[in-house]
Amino acid sequence: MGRSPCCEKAHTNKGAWTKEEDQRLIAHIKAHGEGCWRSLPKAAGLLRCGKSCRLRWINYLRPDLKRGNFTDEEDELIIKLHEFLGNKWSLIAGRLPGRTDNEIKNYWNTHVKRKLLARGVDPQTHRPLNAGTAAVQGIHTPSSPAVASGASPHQLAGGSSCSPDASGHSSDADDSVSLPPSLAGNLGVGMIDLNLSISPPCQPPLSREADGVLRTGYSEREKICLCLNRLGLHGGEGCSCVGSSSSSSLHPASSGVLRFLDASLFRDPKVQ
DNA sequence: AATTTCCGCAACCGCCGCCCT
DNA sequence: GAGGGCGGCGGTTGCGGAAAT
Repeated sequence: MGRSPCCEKAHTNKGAWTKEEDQRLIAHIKAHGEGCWRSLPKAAGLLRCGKSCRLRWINYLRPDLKRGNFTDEEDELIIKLHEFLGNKWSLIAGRLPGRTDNEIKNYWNTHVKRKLLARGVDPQTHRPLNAGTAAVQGIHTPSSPAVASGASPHQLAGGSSCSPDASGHSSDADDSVSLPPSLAGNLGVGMIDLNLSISPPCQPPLSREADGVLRTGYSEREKICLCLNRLGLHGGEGCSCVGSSSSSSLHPASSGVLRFLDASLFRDPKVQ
């Protein structure tokens, strides 16, 4: 019954890797490249499961890995990406060069979760923990931009001044996009109205600055630029805010950010 | 100084989806 | 179209070191 094990467990080592095993694995991959993980252990003279070799290489031995602490920038990027992608660690890792899914997953569970809880934000839903108040009102202050404060995409869309009507629904059907069910499920919402167009179809908010003067427009941190650069993607495509917009590969039914989210965020980043 | 508890990280496990036959 | 093989992913576990008692 069931699937046969990926390798003969009786004859494989488990647990921490030794230096010698690492060297063998590195030498083999340098000579033959990645791939064929199932046959690699035998070819490399390792008493390890192929999966174990793959994991060791990807998470620890790869030469392009970035070691050391996560920067604040990476922190925020992870939070934003998690807000939209949920626990899709591999997708998130694809946007953070030199970081692995395992590393990000661990970092999330040990640091970011705590950080968000300290901010009063539910790390799973990205909604304020006392969701009955701030979430409904829609947090929108220069010192705590909606995304950073943990507002969900739903709040971003419906709670902002961008909503053309009181219900928060856009009258333009093209701007309303359903997330894939799995993603929507992760975010704890159903239909999400992500009216996050970059070219603003709406008035920027009126806000009082620290000096007490009322100004219109978005502060630097409030610009919810989900373009490639902010999300750690490469190529600069599909973002009007950088002047170059090549959206040929993007979903025709969506616009602005949503085009980008649809076409790029849910595409395997490793496939360029 | 010894012991216990906590924390972070590497590694494992099982499931899923893609691809090939 | 069905079934099997394989790679990849996400959740979980367990070990080792740090901090607390």
